[in-house]
Amino acid sequence: MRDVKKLKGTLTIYDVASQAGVSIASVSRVLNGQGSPRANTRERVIRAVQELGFVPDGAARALSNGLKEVVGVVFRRGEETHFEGEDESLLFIDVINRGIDVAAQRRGFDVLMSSVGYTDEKVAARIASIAGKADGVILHDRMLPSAAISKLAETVPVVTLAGSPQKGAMNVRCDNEAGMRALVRHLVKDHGYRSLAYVSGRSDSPDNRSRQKAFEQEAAAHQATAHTGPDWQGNYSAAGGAKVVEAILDAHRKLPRAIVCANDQTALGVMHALARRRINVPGDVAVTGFDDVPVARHLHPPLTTVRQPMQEMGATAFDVLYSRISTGHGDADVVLPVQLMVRESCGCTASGRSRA
Amino acid sequence: MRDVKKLKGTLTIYDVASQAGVSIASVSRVLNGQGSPRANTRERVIRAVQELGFVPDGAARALSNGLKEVVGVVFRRGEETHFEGEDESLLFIDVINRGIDVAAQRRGFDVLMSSVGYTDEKVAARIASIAGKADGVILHDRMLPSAAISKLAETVPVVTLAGSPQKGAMNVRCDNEAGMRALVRHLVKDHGYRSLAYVSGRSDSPDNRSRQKAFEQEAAAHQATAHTGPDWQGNYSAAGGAKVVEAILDAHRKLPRAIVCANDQTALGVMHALARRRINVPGDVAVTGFDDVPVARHLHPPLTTVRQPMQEMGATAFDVLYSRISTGHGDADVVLPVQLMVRESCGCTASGRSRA
DNA sequence: CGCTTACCGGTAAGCGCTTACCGCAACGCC
DNA sequence: GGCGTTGCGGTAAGCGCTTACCGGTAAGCG
Repeated sequence: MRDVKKLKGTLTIYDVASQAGVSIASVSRVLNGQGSPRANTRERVIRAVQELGFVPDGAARALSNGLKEVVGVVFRRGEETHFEGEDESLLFIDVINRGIDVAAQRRGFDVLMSSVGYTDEKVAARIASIAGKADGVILHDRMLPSAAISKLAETVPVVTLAGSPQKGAMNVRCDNEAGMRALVRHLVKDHGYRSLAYVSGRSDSPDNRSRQKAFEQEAAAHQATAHTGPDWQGNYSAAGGAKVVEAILDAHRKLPRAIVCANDQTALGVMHALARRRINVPGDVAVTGFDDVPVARHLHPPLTTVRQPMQEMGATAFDVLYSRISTGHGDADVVLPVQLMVRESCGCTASGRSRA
Repeated sequence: MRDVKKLKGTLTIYDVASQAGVSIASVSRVLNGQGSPRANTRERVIRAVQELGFVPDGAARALSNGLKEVVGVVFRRGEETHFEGEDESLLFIDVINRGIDVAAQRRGFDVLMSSVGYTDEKVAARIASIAGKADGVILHDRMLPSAAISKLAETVPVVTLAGSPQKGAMNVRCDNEAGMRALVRHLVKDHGYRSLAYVSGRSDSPDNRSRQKAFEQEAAAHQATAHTGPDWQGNYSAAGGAKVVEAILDAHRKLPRAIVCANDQTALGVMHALARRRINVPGDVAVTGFDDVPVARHLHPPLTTVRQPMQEMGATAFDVLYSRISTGHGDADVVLPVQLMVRESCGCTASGRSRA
């Protein structure tokens, strides 16, 4: 009821205490629901808080009880060549981040988001900065070399997404092998395609490596020809996918019957390049993706792909991190199931499957 | 060189100091580039930091020097009925947030993102939580009643986006009036449409109100019929836009020659509803949006709309907040210019404008 | 060669909060 | 009515860091 603010000075728990005529301990207890304050005390505190508009300082709380209730999320935001539709949609990372956000809110945590550019070489510094401000960190694919991840994990809980587990860090990924095998099997056995190519993602990505390996093994298991290698090197972007196709076409080389892409964005680029050359999908060449980003089903033709449970991956990443933060340990490696989404770009028709 | 970690205890500046054989003050000075430490001292500190993998605690720093280097961003994430294309694209808010992120990184700040659901009534609590963990807060449109904003602004620097300035808070918005006027003028004078409707956004949105007002005034100024009111009440979502059109059609009422929507998402829904009823856009009815979200130019026909400099709005919001945080004051109300984007949904053709 | 000046680096206080610990009041029992 | 018990509420320590302040050493100068 006195002066409602010691003009300009930060409002602290002491101000609330004197306004309410109680001690700071009581204020803290009321605010945190600890102990059993007398009704009278509680009311006076609550009233004082409201009158003053007091908001407790998160930094002081964090310092005092060793919990910031913040998780850091670091990811790469492409500033590569723009490509129609690519930079305009919620992609893989966005959906995962939303999953993290939702799971974090359930626990009263907030999310410190930080994107770094592909060209940014101060990544380690950024991550360290985030780590200092959070109780744990979630790193998307290919943020740091594995040695650096292990090192970081000694200092702060770390969950990597779509990587392979590193010493000390936890990891959440999906079952790339099973998904790719199912996809290739569908292409070879259901459609009878004998020659397939794999347009890869970034070569330093664990996801890409396991997809490629599964692709090769499954193709071999069914005696189908598998094209891979430098000519089919993409980079997870639509532009990368388009470039691969154009290079093949420019060299007047023959396309395989089906092009399996490392992810949906690559498939998007491949389909664009094909359309520009008037090559029919799936009539002439079948195309498939991986991820099942939201736009995949709205492409023409709708993209056959492997669905990763993206939002669930984000939520799981948070949950694993949270249990590590609160209990001291969590699963080291979580693998989530994937699901083959058969649509039309593989040669199936809208109404039921069929051969091309 | 001794034990690289006092197993499980948090690594502190004291550990680094003893490892380097200097005092904690020296460690701090080296880490922050203060003072002029002897080269020898500096090296030893740096080495110790690297060996230990030390990351200073952000909470302690923040508490000590009164700066968290974090800004909070709070926005609503729709969990309304899904609508094709709506929940899959980077919309207004996403683009603004990206602008905030970019601007924040320039200053070494990180962004604490928090989305709340439309149905969530604990908004004030969430915002308070965020406010406690940040040096300032950016609130998207319609997050809090204006009294609450003013109250909050007494405690922590606040920037509202797309609102109208509140006592104590700062605000960044775009020139809704000019944009809407230019749009209506184009529709009436260039195309000669005599009857227009305005499908509104949420009625509690300041942006919506000023757009509607400008719409009515400009229509009146040109003696065009302006339809507004309950029948034309939308809610900024595609589903809302579609519902309005369907209700009109179901009642067998006549549509105006042009439908001006409160935002692009609404226009998206309107165009979908029209397409479903086989009504030609822009032949039978012209449709326009507001915002120029990335997908707008890829609709069929491409959407004529008013571009808000979304990324710049985000960056400006941060900059205003930052100068307030660091210097103690900032602009109270920033208005950014908009630009009329004439595409085809108004009746213009791809090559040059023309009357419908 | 001794004293002043300069500068590096250490000690300690304090940022706002939580909480262990303790004092004290009120109540109940014998 | 005296003493034990219960439990609310206050005092103070401490979380990890920055920095004011000061002491000590080395360099500069007379």
